[in-house]
Formats: sequence, C-alpha cells, structure tokens
Amino acid sequence: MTRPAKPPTMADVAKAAGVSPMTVSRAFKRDASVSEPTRRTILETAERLGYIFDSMAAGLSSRRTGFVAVTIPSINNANFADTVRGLVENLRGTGLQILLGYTDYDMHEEERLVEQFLTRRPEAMVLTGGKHTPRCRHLLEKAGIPIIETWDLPADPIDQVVGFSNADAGRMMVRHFVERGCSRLGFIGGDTTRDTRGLDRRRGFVDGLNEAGLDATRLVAAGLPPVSMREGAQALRDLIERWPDTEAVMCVSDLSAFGALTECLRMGIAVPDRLAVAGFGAYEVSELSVPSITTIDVHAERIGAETAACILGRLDDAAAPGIPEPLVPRLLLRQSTGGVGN
Amino acid sequence: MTRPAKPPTMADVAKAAGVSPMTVSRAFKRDASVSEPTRRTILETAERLGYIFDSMAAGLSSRRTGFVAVTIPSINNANFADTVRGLVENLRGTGLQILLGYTDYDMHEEERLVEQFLTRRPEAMVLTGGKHTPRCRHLLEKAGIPIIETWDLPADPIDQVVGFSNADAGRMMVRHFVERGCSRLGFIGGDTTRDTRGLDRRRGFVDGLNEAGLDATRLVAAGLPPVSMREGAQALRDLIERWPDTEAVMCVSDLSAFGALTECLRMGIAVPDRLAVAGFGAYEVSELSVPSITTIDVHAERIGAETAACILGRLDDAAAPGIPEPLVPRLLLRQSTGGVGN
DNA sequence: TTGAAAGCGCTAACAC
DNA sequence: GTGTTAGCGCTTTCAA
Repeated sequence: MTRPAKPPTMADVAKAAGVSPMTVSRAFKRDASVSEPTRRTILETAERLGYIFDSMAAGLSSRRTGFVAVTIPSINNANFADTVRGLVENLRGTGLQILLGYTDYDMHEEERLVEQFLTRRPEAMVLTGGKHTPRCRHLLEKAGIPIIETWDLPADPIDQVVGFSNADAGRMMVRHFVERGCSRLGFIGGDTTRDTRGLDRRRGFVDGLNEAGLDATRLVAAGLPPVSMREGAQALRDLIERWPDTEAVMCVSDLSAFGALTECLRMGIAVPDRLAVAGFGAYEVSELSVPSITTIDVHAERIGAETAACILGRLDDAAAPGIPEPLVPRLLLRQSTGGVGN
Repeated sequence: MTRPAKPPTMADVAKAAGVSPMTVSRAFKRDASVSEPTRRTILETAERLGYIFDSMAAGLSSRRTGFVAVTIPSINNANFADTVRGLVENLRGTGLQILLGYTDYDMHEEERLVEQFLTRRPEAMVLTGGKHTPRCRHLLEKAGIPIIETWDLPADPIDQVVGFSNADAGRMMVRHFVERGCSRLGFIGGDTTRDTRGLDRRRGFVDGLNEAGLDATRLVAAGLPPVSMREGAQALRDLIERWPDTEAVMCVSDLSAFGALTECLRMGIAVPDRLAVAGFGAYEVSELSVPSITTIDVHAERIGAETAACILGRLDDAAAPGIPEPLVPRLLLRQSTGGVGN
C-alpha cells in the first residue's frame, strides 16, 4: 500500500505518450477511431505509468455510469442469488456493472436503498417484487431509466416486468395434492405482509382450496421472513398440534419444507404416507433430501437472464418496452408427496 | 417513466431556494454548518423540484466515492453471504456502500473484477482469500487504499487480514475423529487449486493424519468448486467404492457433507455407527439435518463485522494497520459423528 | 484520425 | 453561517 504522490490521470498519459487527452480517451474505448499504432503506444504508456481509468469522472461527463442497480430481499437466498447470477452473466462484456443491495424484505429499507442507488445515477434499476412505498414508487417513476420488477406480476407495473404468478404456484400445488387424494391441506409461511410473494403463494393456495371446496383454515404463520429451515420445523409442530389429521402441507419455500420434513422424521411422522410435504423454489436441498421434496421450479436464473435482455434492449434502443411473457412455474414431483424415484 | 427535460441540479435548487450552490451542498451534509431554517428551506425546495443528489459528481470533487469494493468467490454461498451481511450491517450509516462482485473461485476473474472495481475509485477493498494473480496483487498494492484479505491467513498479506486458519480446521477435525476412536479417515473435496481455502482444510487434515500416524490417502476429489450437495453425494460413492472400510469422513463444506450424508441414507450406510460424517461452515442445513451434522463454525458474520471495523478505523485515521487477531474456528459436535442430542 | 474548448455536478479552499 | 473561485478527470462538440 504505497501511496504515490498523485495517481496519474489521462492528461499525464497523454503528455507521456505525446498525444492529446482526447486521443487517450479514445484509445480506451472499443470502437473509437484511433490508429492502431497510436492506441498501442497509449495503452503501453498507461500501463507503464500505472494509470487507472476513472469511471466516475467518465460517467459524470458522458452521463453513462455503467451501473445497473438491483435490489433483492435477502442476500442469503439461493433463488435470488440465481437471478442475480443470470443477470450478471448476461450483462458481462457490456460494460454494465451491478450495484447490489438487499432490503431484508422491508419496503422501507427498499425505499432507502432505491434513494441511495439513484444518487449513483444507474442506467437501469431492477427490483424484486411489485410492492413499494408510495415515495419509492414515485422516485422510480420519475427516475427516467428503465425499471424492471421481477419475481411477481404486479397489477400496476411501474415499467417492465419479468416474473410469474406466485398465486398460480400455490394453486398448482393444491391441484397436485388433490390429485394425490389428499383433502386436508395445510400451508406453512407467508403470513406477514413483508414477503408479498410468499403471501401470494398462500393466497393462491387458499383460492385453490376454496375452488375445490376444501377447508382453507390450516394456515400456519412461520414468523417474519426470511422463513428458513428452523421456522419450518417449528411451524410443522404447530400445524400437527393444531390439526393432527392434516394430510398434506405446502411450505412457502424449500427451506421451510426441509425443516418441516426433518421435524416429521424427528416426530416419527411418515412422509409422504401420513403427511405429504411440498416446498417451493427448487433449491438444491429439495433434490438431495431423503425423501426428496416435491417443489416448484420458478426458473430463477432465467428471470435474471430475461431481465438482462430487457435492459440491453432498452439501453440500445429506447423503443417501446413491451412486457415479456410471464414465466410459467413448473411442478417437480418428488418422493415427499408420493413421487417415485429419487 | 417520464423523462423530464433535464433533471434539476444543485444549482437549480440553489436558485429556487435563493442561496448559493455551496449552501445547498452543505445542507446535504450531516455536520456542515448551515442554519436550521436555511437547511429546511433547501431540503424542502429540493424535494419539491425532485432533486436527486449526484454521488458521482460529489465523489469526483471530494475524492471520496463512498464505495467499498468486495469480492467473494460465489454469490450463492451462505458463508460468504453472512460475511457480506456482517460487513454491510456494520457499515450502515457511515455513507459507505458495498460494490459486490463474485469471482467464481477463479483468480483471473478476480483480477478482472479488481481492475474493474478500481476504476470506481473505492475507498477500500475487501477480498476473499489470500491468493491472487501477480498482476492483481500489484494493482492492489499500489491502489493506495486499505486492502483487507479475509477467510484466510496469507503467509504474505498485502495489507490487513481478517481470517482464520483453514488448516487448523482440518487438523481439528482429525483430532475429533481420533478421539472418537476412528482411524481410517477420508476427506471429500478441496482437490483443485481453485478453492485455496478448501485446499488448506484438506492440507491440515492430511497433516493431522500424518502427525497421528494414520493413513492419509483417502482423499476424494469432488470436482470444481462450488462443491455442493450433489458433488458430495457422488464423492461419497467414490470414497466407499474405493475404501469400503472408511470409518469417518470430513467434507470440505456442510453442503457436500449433507450430500454425502443423504447418500449414506440411500446406500444404507449407518451414520455415525458405520461411518461418521462431518462438514465445515455451520450452514443451517447441518443443524436441521437428520442426523444433524458435526461441523466447524468459522464465524462468517464476524469476519464481516471485523472487516468493517478495520475499514472504518483506517478511513478515520490512516494510522498503522495493526493486524487483528485471527479468529478461532469452533467445533460443533453433532449426531453425525456421535454427538448426542439434536 | 486528431485536437481545442467547454463543460458534466459537485466540493475544497478560501474569503467575508 | 454563507458566498466565490477554481477545479476534480473525463467526454462532448466542433473544427481541422
């Protein structure tokens, strides 16, 4: 950590290379028109001087910061991580860089984050979910950049949406349980207004029950998000204590489903024979677990990939947005609800 | 997404509020000396005009960007996520913002990322691990900012270190197995040079075996990082096929340990009676799994917290670094190696 | 293909 | 407590 007198600037490189700063600037761009020998000289000089390009100054001048701001509810969630990976991978080589922040499933934290991000002048903004504080929504609407809401299908989108119906996922699971011959169905998680996607799944589940004429009261609150394995285990105890004859339960995510499943093992409840257990999100643990856990794959990485495509489309050509098709969640039948094989 | 003619700048706010731009600038700082009425007027005017502070321009001028660049090997790893969380939580309210990137366990990707991050003029840089390409190291050394290497104890640190000995963790587990009466011990994972921390754990494990005069050949490569549950399951099959009489196995992480454990269940291998299984990292799954998995807690979140403390200390006062004490990994005894209880 | 001039939006440093 | 001046390091724009 040697602090040299003063880090060299473009002007220093220009002087050392015997050209104007403008030529140096061009040499650092891909397409700019600089003769090949000149460019080489400049890049060599820059390297020799230890010059480091200043993106911040460049952004101030060009009004292109190269930032894409992204908010996710939790940094410790494989689903959102997959989405971010899909995004990053598809933005690679475009000069666009992610500015990542997490909201802890809190709209007010999201607002704070969005406001902070906007001061960085991002070129686009990606949000998880479609529920925001009024002020946050207002800020986003007048930000003048592409806004992409993901992981949801908001009734009144701000701009573009790359998502799927969480309610459909809940309904899909009811159908699966009913086909399997279960009629006393429970749901774990999704009780608070913080995790609106979890709430939507539960809503769809309840709707499905009502449509099938089944009891829709076996709903267990699993605490504040993030609802994980521990909460799933506790919630299963609550469920069984309250409604011992429950035949099947959907959990708001595979993590809580795994917790519930392990609690069944500890309590001596046979899965799926006495109780079928399903999750959501196609986490790795649902596949490896013994028994393996029936779940719903929401193509988390594809959400990221399509979001990247949206952004690139909009930045290249500020044309009409065009809402992409909603993604369709897919049921993965596994042992925990009577599926065969592994 | 309405794009107004031109977003207002500080000068616009100044004009509208009847003060100079400098006063507006001060009104947006915490400590600056502005009279309370003036400040209120200015903030109200700013809000009314929809003014958004430009951190990039501010950074260019003040040479304080407020960025802390952080590289982690994988974005989908609860351990690193915990470290990032510890970092973010302890940086909150300081005006410092994380610039997060992941390297995919690849030094060259790390170099690319570091170079890209440096163009953003971060005020500090946090790295996972202590192994870098020569060029990367060179860039970091002359960056003139605090550099913190984490999750490791490099022999030749660049600047500051917040880490622990991965080798000790491996040795610690050998000791545990030996105390439990096992002598035919295997290790899964950590074979490639990509995950140097995993390699160090294996090295410590092998050293421990040699010190105890035990066979140190039962090492199974689990493929390229990230080594997760699937790889752990496959590796366990390989291990048992090759050395059927193995009594205990340490896995490079809890994820591979869980995969190995579930494979034991599928293969009808009793854990821990016929084979003891241990992991590393204190992931949630190791606690909930049935049987629960013996592991090593490395205080991932504390690594982040202490890193934040380092950074704040250095930025406030560019005094001598002072290497913090290494953290001490802690063994969590669970059922999978004969621990009692849950 | 290259250069000169003029700023991008903000703040340091100094006045008053 | 507030204003003035002069940049921060780069790119836009226009000219050569």
